[in-house]
Amino acid sequence: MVSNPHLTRTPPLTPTSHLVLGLVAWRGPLTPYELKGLIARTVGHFWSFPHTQLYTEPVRLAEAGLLREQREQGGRRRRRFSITERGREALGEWLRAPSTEPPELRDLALLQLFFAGLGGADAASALAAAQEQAHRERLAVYEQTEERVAADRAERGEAPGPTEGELARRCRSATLRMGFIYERASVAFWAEVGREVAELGGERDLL
Amino acid sequence: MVSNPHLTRTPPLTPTSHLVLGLVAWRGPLTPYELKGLIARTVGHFWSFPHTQLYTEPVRLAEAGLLREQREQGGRRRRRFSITERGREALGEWLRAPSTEPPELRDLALLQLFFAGLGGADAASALAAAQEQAHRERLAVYEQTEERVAADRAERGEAPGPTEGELARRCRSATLRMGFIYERASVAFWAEVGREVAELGGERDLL
DNA sequence: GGGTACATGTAATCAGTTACATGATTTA
DNA sequence: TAAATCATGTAACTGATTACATGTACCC
Repeated sequence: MVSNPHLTRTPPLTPTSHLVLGLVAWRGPLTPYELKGLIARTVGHFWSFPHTQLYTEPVRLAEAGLLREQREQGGRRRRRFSITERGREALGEWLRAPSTEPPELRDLALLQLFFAGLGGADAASALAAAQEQAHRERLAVYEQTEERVAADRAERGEAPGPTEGELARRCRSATLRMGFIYERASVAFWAEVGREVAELGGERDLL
Repeated sequence: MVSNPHLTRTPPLTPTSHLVLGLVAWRGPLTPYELKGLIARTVGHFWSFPHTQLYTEPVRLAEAGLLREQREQGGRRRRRFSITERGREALGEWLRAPSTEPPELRDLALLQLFFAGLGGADAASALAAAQEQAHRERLAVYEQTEERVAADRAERGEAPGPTEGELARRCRSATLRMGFIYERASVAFWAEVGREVAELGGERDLL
């Protein structure tokens, strides 16, 4: 594969790009389908998207010279992508430039809550109940995830693996911890909202 | 304004649509610029977007018959949008169908943290420090917002206003409360991550 | 009277989503 | 062997973003 002058400049990379790049750097060569599964088991709960992007994004990255595509011969002729030196560099640069993006709490339910007064007490109350329930469920999912991670680790005999340090494991598990914190806080928050609304009795809607 | 058969079916509405619809329903006729300011002072901190959408989205909604456009005569010829009966209905429907969308914590910094192990301890440490600081700052902003809201209310003599009940005010202030909860939790989280990383000493990067 | 901050838009682009479609494996 | 389910994609569409551009009012 000769270096192509058109590809020497890295095009603007999106969060999705970095996510894919990071996963391939971490786990080695992956097919789109493997990426899909990996995401579902790891970052999927705080950063997910349709699987189709996992077919298009690696291709884009390969065109930019950050991934390399190896097509399987025979069988399903899967496309398997591995990271290139330039890909590693790009990932390193991204990691060395901490995001300054304001981390918005883009939660549709919160938006509905903001306007819930216009819809009457019943709607507000239903919203709070549904959200409390939903957050409880996600909390349960996180608990399962935690157990699975622990089990996986025990199974592999606690061996850290040569290419990976304690730091990496801690960082990944921290993201899961944040999930717990957020879900617990949300359960408490929506429960409180529910109580507050109930207290006010059945105010009519204004629409 | 005759009813146009092409407009009788409501097209799929996005979160942005509902946001605009809700603001107009709440505050009465608004220009795009007023919308911009209003958003900055209210939902902007958990749901923001470029101002250009506040020029295009109301037009879309007007085409769908959910808003009505009144063009100022003379001067700046501003477009001022008010809600129609159908708009109210659409908003009501939305409020009566609590969102089931999984509220993802789409935070770029969290994504960086997930991969931070690949970038070495220094990068991870810088990330944690930057995030802790950023969240502290947002906490301060929320405190100001709270003060301003309280001041506004005191100024208007505590009068609830005829068109609005206690419920609506509580719902809006609850969204701000969630902001507080989230920011406080984030400050604690990133501080903890910082400590953890420091503890591990300077692990080298793997890229 | 010229600078600068506020105000108001248009146009092009594209990442991300939705819809569709089909091949390969497993299972009943 | 029929029917699920898993796996793998393509193509079209469009909401959201980026880049650009101009007008208005105030202030030094």
